[in-house]
Amino acid sequence: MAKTIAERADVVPLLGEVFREYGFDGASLAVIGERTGLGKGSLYHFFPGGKEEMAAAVLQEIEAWFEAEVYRPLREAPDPRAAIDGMIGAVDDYFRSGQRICLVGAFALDNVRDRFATAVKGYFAEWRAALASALERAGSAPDIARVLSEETVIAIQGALVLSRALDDTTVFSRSLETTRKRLAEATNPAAP
Amino acid sequence: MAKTIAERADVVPLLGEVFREYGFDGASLAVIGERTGLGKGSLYHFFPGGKEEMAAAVLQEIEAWFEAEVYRPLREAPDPRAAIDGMIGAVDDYFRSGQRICLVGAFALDNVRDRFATAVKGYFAEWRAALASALERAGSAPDIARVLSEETVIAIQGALVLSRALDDTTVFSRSLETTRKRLAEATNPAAP
DNA sequence: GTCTATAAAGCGATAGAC
DNA sequence: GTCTATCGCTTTATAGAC
Repeated sequence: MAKTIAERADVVPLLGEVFREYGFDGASLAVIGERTGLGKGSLYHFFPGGKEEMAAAVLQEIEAWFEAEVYRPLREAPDPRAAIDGMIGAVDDYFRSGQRICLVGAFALDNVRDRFATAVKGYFAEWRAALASALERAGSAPDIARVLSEETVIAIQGALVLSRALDDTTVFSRSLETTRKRLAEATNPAAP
Repeated sequence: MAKTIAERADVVPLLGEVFREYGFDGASLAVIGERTGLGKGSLYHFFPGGKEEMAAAVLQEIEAWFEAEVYRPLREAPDPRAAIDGMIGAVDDYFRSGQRICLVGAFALDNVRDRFATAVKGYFAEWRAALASALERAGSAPDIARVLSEETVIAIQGALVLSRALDDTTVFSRSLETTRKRLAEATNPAAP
């Protein structure tokens, strides 16, 4: 529990949780300082650009995580069907079965969207493209793969919204399971 | 263009658009005053509870609109299939083919969710229940109706998120059309 | 009912000691 | 690298004139 000399990389995940919980505007430097255990001096030492740079760092970390754990396997793993199944598992873990919101999706609906438009757009565009790639490699026709990948991303984001709105994580679990089956059927030569 | 003596009812829709555009935290009284053309004195005259009361009024108006235009027809219209088709049209109009976000969904992901939890929950719960009712009346089995209504609300919310994130309204249109077909198939005795 | 003036608090950001 | 003190600005909300 060495309190001394924090590293920027250690702070970013904490920032992510604060932004998730309070939103960008709601995450005041007071709250951020409380949750990270750092004073304003330290925070501005790591992030000279202030809150905007903090949020950008969080988005970059999220992007990197999804690239390594989701997008790349979807694009490159030898078994695309296993990669798709892995994606479902990763999503379920990452969003804690619906208890954790998608910060990128929340930003998309927020007034800060324009400020982080590139990162937000990239996150979803890459996700959709990587999943479409996996579906094609698993045997789906290109147009089917395109539609199905888009519907999958939509279903995940919508399930996070509804799950949180109704305060019911079973909504997310149910939706994700339906999505999993739909993807499995589309990549399985055997009919339902 | 009578500028004098505004009515509370005239102000609420304007407030809705401001909250959509700026979010709850981002909608400062300065911006609200600008967009409504009212000074702080007038705003606090209509809404003694300040921003919180303004947002509550907006949510109530949204709820009333959906109750009259969507939920009640789904529950009570003589032809449930026509009501479901009407819902799709109403949703497409209301969200301007994806250009307009769902304020209730945005609140669900925001830090203000807890403050408006009852309204947010009610909005989605009623939507899901009303659609399930229409599906049942149109011949769907109860469990199918329950699942399909939930998936429909999820798809609409997810499509709004993705459409806005990618800045591409065709995402919303495409998703809504797919949803329409899925609902039609589920209520049509003839196979696809 | 509408306005301006003002209060009181909180905000992001900076400066400088250590 | 971390802290505290402080600046300047914006915020919500109120008071009181008209």
